[in-house]
Amino acid sequence: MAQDLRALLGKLKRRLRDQAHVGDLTPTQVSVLLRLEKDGAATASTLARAEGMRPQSIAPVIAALESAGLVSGAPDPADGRQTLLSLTDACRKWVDEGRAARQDWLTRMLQARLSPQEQGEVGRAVELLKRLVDD
Amino acid sequence: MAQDLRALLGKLKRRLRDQAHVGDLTPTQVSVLLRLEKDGAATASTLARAEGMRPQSIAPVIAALESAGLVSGAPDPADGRQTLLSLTDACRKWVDEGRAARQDWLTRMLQARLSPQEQGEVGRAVELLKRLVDD
DNA sequence: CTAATATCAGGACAACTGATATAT
DNA sequence: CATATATCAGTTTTCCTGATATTA
Repeated sequence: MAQDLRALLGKLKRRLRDQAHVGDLTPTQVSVLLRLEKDGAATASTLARAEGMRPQSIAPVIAALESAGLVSGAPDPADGRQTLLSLTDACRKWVDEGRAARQDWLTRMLQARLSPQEQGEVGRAVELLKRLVDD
Repeated sequence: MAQDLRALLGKLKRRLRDQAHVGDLTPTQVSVLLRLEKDGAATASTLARAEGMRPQSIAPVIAALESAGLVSGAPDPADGRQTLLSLTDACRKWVDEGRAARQDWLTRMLQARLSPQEQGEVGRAVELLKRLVDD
């Protein structure tokens, strides 16, 4: 089963890249947005640690989200080294209106090809697997 | 939920790369092995189509599996352009003995961190998602 | 001749490691 | 001075596109 999951992983990743069109976000970008929404503002280094990445690796991710107008950074008044990142109002509005979801290939596929009950099963499995990667 | 799945995908991919040690296989390599085991011998082009990749992209994957002694290629007697790939006896033995599974980080994590019932749920979700990527 | 297979060469991307500047 | 943050530069991996030789 682990092998099936591995195989699925590779194919899913390729499909996501192939089907991606402008406006779609990479898995890492989505993960960062979800974390900012859940935990509030954070610095680049904090986000990198939470994602299991190096600070140097998350910089381009942040840059992409900033240029898309989804997050914005402001210097931390208490610590001049840090830049506090937070979701923009435009991003919250974008998510609330569901436009983010409608533009997403994966979301469309999940809704079109799986019954609501099956979607629930996948959702539970995602929660279980999150426990593994979050250590 | 699609966003959660996307986020999980990125993190799982990073974890797999970080935890990989010699002997572990990449997701694509595993996928190719599974397909050869299920459908029997095939050519590189056939495998590439099945995986949703270009023939040029699968060549290094095959080369890695060949140098690991897991698959072997023989010229197709009926069509001089093709090379028929099949699992080696060593590979079948390796899988049968469970050594493949024991060396795999993901397998160990699934067994250690999820109950048998939870493993079943994940397995079912994998089957559902396979329908999406296989089109 | 056209189509399919394989392969060579170069490129894009997302992560990595190492080194450096700056602020605490 | 020691630590933490951010960033610059170069490397690796895995896939891609384009072009070419060979065989059916």
